[in-house]
Amino acid sequence: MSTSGHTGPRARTPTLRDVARIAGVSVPTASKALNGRADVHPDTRRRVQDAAEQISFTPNTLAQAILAGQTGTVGLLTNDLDGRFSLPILMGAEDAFGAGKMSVLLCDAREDAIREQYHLRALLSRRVDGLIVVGSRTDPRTSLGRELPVPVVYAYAPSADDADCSIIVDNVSAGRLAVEHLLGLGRARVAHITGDVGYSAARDRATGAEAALAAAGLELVGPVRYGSWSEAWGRAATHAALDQNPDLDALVCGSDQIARGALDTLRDRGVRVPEDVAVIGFDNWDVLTSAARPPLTSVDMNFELLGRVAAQRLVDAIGGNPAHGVEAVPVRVMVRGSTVAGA
Amino acid sequence: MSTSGHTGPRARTPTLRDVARIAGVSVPTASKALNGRADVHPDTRRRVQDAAEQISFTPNTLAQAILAGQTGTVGLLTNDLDGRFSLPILMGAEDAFGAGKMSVLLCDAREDAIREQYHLRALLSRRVDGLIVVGSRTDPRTSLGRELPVPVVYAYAPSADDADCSIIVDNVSAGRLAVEHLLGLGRARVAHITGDVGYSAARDRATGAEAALAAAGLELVGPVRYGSWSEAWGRAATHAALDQNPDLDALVCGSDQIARGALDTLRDRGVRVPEDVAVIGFDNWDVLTSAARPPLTSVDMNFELLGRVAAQRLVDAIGGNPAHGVEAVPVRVMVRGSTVAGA
DNA sequence: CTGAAAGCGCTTACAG
DNA sequence: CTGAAAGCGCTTACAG
Repeated sequence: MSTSGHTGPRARTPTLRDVARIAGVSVPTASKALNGRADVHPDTRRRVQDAAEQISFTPNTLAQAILAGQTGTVGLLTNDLDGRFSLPILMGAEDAFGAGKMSVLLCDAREDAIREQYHLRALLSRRVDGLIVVGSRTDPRTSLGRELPVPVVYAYAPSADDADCSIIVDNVSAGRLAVEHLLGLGRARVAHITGDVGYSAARDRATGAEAALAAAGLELVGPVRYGSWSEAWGRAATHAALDQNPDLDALVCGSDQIARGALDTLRDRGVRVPEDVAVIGFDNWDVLTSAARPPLTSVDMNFELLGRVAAQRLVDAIGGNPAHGVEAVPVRVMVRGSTVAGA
Repeated sequence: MSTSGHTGPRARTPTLRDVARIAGVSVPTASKALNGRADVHPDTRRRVQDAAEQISFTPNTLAQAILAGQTGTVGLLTNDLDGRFSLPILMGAEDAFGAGKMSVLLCDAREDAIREQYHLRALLSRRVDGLIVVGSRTDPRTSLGRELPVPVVYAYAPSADDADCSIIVDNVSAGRLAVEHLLGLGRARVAHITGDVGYSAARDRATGAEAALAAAGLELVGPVRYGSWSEAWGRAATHAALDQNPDLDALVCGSDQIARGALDTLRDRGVRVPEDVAVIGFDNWDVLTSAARPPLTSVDMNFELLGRVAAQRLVDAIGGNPAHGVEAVPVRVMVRGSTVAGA
């Protein structure tokens, strides 16, 4: 299937020396002319620029980087590229870096510590100016260590070492905001079904929800129903919650998937949403929220902002102003028809 | 919030000269020792290795790259990072490259030609050895041109220039396989509802479906119902299809989202799946297929394989064996309960 | 087996 | 204003 190239052997990439030769100047002069240094005669500069243009000269960033001691490259070490969380964080970071002319080297370690070390070495030997490490869970992860030659920012999964800089989503406050939204709508009999109790995201959201209720002198209706992050669990748990507490008027679901399952069960049982029961999810995952019947109110965890903040903190650290400790990014409730009719 | 670093000013990254000094040899000898060249005394090699270990020396890939004329870096230029398709392609490519010690520079152009040119220049000045361009639609896109200094492989969206190398999914054959699966189950009255007619993916799948029916002496029941790639359209179009052809026994849905909508409408109308009507989708998007009631049979477009193949073709091209023209990656039907009871 | 010399592509003082 | 000299970190012939 492969044939020989249609343009023959690839031409050598033009170098600054080529530009200088064509313009009839020395290499240093060509360098200064192209880099906008002051001490160059306007005519000379023009000639050099023309020559560069003519042969499509692109400066070799690697050579520049060796001299500058900075590569303008950062490493993005993710552990769950496939998952729901890494991607928007990565987009936010790519966006923030791109604007600042930083390039992003992407590696996916897939939750494998060996692979992570391998990628870490590859990134360091490529002399990245810094590193963002994206975890797939909100539970703390082991630090990459304090001896790294470049600054590191941990995103989503915080580092277990407080001396490191970590940017996380605030799940406690997410749980609180969800309940406050419901209370503001006059709901008072709130049940909570959520995912795997092994995830701090599940426990933290429950903590926030209970705190908001307590502040209003209320309690959850029924126990926190931990299970799995799936629609199937959302359906099953909703049946159980309704059987035990037929008078509940609001359901806080630990994820949009669980909420989709809840909506289906409510529909199957003829319970009106939001008139009889209001439903709210977490993550604001578009493909799930907008297609739901009715469209699903959800707490947006602001992953893209998280990515942008992480990128900004890394740029600050590279610039000599490192931050330490954990910083939480704010979340917000996206109101739709599952809590407010017609919204 | 930022405080001064806890380890003081960052130490200079150790260089080969440091290793040589500690080992008491010249820089060239240190280089040969570390690179496994033959003409080095075993004792010398050991001393150099120990020295390198001692100061955690990591060779500067940039300097090596300048000499080698190869950076071991490839650019991945995507246009729809957020979307359904780019990510698995990117994962497949990252996987294939990672194994071959290639690093991946990621850029997201977001369907903006200006931004694409900007990123292209940045990648070229970083001297990537090659480029994969990932589109967000299966429709052909304009070529980046034949004059690029490095090989390019187009993934998902093929280049409009046949001299370029493009790797695509085979939508016609996907449509055919979907219908053949249904015919094999004894269905004969197949309707088709799908997404935006402006997408070649929608038209190609319809073409394949009709071809498979024609080969069996059959025709689609009702017109191809083009609309949008959403659950809402899936619900609406299914109502329309059932109203017009109450005797249909199978529904080919242009995407998993459309299929989810179809399943909901069938359920609402009391039509049994798969007993009365079998339903099949496209994309095999896990979050949608496994949670469906019943779980959704879907054509897997093999995006990860597509990414791996694209990476392989790029490596071949970098190695001097470029391929030209369009190569399609095979697809496969993932059978679940929506076509085969209990599957 | 070892190291002085030359060089990759570039930039930064420093003479003229 | 311009260019010869020195150098970044590394490697590859080439003498010894």
